[in-house]
Amino acid sequence: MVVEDRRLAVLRAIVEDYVSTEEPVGSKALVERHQLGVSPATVRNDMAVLEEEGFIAQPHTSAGRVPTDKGYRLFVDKLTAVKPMSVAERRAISSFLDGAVDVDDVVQRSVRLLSQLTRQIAVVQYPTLSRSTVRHVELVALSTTRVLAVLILSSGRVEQRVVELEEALADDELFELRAGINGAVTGKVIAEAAGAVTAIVEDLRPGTQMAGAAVAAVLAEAMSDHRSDERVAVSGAANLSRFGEFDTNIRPILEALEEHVVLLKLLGETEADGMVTVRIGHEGPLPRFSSSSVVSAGYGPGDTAIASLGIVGPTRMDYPGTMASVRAVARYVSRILDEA
Amino acid sequence: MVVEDRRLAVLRAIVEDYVSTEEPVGSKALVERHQLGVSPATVRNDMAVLEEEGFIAQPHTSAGRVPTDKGYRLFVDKLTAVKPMSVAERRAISSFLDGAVDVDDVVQRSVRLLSQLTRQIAVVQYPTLSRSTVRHVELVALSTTRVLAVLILSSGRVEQRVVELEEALADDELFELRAGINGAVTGKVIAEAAGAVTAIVEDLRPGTQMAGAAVAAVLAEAMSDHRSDERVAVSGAANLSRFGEFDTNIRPILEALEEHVVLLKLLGETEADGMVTVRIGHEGPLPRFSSSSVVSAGYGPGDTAIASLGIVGPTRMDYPGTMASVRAVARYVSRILDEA
DNA sequence: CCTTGGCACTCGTGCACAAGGAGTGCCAGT
DNA sequence: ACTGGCACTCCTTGTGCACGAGTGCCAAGG
Repeated sequence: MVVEDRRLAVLRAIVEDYVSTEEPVGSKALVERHQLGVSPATVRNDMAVLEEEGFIAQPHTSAGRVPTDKGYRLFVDKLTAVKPMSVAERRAISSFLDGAVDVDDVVQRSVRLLSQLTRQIAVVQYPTLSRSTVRHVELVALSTTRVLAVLILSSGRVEQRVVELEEALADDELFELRAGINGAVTGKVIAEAAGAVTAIVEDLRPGTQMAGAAVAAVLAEAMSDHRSDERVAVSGAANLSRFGEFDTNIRPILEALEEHVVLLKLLGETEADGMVTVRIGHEGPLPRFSSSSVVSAGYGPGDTAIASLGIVGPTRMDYPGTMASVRAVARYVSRILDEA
Repeated sequence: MVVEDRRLAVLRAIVEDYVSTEEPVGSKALVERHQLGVSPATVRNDMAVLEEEGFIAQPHTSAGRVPTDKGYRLFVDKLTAVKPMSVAERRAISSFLDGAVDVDDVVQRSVRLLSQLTRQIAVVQYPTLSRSTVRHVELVALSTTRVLAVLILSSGRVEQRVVELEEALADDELFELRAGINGAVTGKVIAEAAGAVTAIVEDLRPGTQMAGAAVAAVLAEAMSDHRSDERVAVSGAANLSRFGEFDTNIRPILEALEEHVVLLKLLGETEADGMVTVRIGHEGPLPRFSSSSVVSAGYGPGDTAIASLGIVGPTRMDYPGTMASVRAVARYVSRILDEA
């Protein structure tokens, strides 16, 4: 089976060379740059087998070989371990992220950091609303008929809405309403909280009831509003110009980067915390990205992944290095959320 | 002086043709597509004069002419009026923006709308913190030693900070503190408010004083923090691929789009509300954008421009149409901020 | 059975060169 | 002041050809 091993070594060498040179790699160049201990002719035979099995392909007759999606898949699964980060890199990550002042800032710094580390396009999903709990609800009278409702969540996120009332509301009524709502929802997951807040309104004094209903409706809407679930931050679009036009036109990619819903679909569901997911070429959900790969990981306080982050780049990318960066950033962000 | 008039007509025709065809325009094509009433030879003479005066140039001998920055400048200043928007366009704008739920949403919708209308890269600055007044300060006890300070501004913006206290703070003390601070700062411009909040702390009871100082410090920091001044939203990067690579590589442009400070510099100071500013090529502050033009306008509630919005595109752009779109969106956004 | 050197073949790339065409500048005539 | 004509420039496009990288296959050797 030593021949089988060498064949895999050849595949690994092809992937590595192709990633660094961006050019189809031939048998001769291969034996020169790697210590394979065999002649080009032997490598050619191996290549023929690898091509038969679908791991590599040639763009046209008499050109070098290029890894296929299947080839990259094998490479990622079997032929590589996640590279450990250097001390300098670790220090860079922590010093970059430690200065963050709030959750939004953490996300924005992370996405920037990630795009710089990997030199790819970084995507970070904002912490998901639906999996957080309610920490507090604050009601502020803007005028007698307008109330600002502020919803503070365990993730540190703050949502606010202005409520228009049909009748004026006195300060003590507002106070009562605030106390009632907070008693009902504090600590609840927002899905439950939305129901709880409508339920409590019925117990209110008649004078407060109208206002209560209005506030309840707005809060329920804010809670069930999944708009915030769809927020993502993107960075590193400039790296697009590095990949020789990505292989086709960059137009659809640039467009997709502004469609945050699309990006969320790309990131996809994440596995348990600490795992890095790699989707190569056609493995992803979007045909538009069939020549791109996505490397992603979940993050969140504790062991629960409440959101995803990752990068998207050409299938021809440095998988080991990229996976290491994504994992490291996901862990750091998780730790920061733990502390907060 | 009728010859002088025709010469300007020739310049206008050159600009219009070049904008629509993206190719240097020759004398023959010009007389065919516009009713100039003269022969190509005459046009050639006019072109020679225009070139002499620096309004047009030829990429190389025996090629057609292309407007220079100076040519575009003359075109914008003298040869065009802002096109009125069609009814359909007006309706599209209002229906697109009317669904916004808060200030951030208005900004995000505007930037998207603007990039779609103009098919250029749109940039919208978030309403500036420093020119807004304080509407309310809310303090929420997260625990006995942690307080969430929420700062609500006239622009509708909400800033929040978590304050760590050294000593526990009772509810009534918090209440007193909240009342004191609000009394001092409500209605003030944030620059003044920052001073006012530190001043009031000295009048507090000893028990509240420590906590008051901590809260004051954090609020003052939030108020003087100009980070928010630098926030901008960007949209339409995909349009970059329309301009045939922008004339050079798109790399620096893509990079600049993520440097929000750079974009703010690009937008520059805006004139009084309702005016549209056009900076053509080298007129702008950044050499990197010397082959781009910026069309911008101020917006804000009332007549005061508290922020800018605009687009950046190649110098070869449809100025009349773009100026109309920018102006229309700026006005609509201003109106919405008026109502809020 | 695996490996190796040799050899013919394929096919993309780079280059030189010619043909074509768009556009200009200038000049002389009206 | 305008126009037609003409020579000139120079970019663009297409063609042919030599070159070289890389392959596939085969026969010989371990």
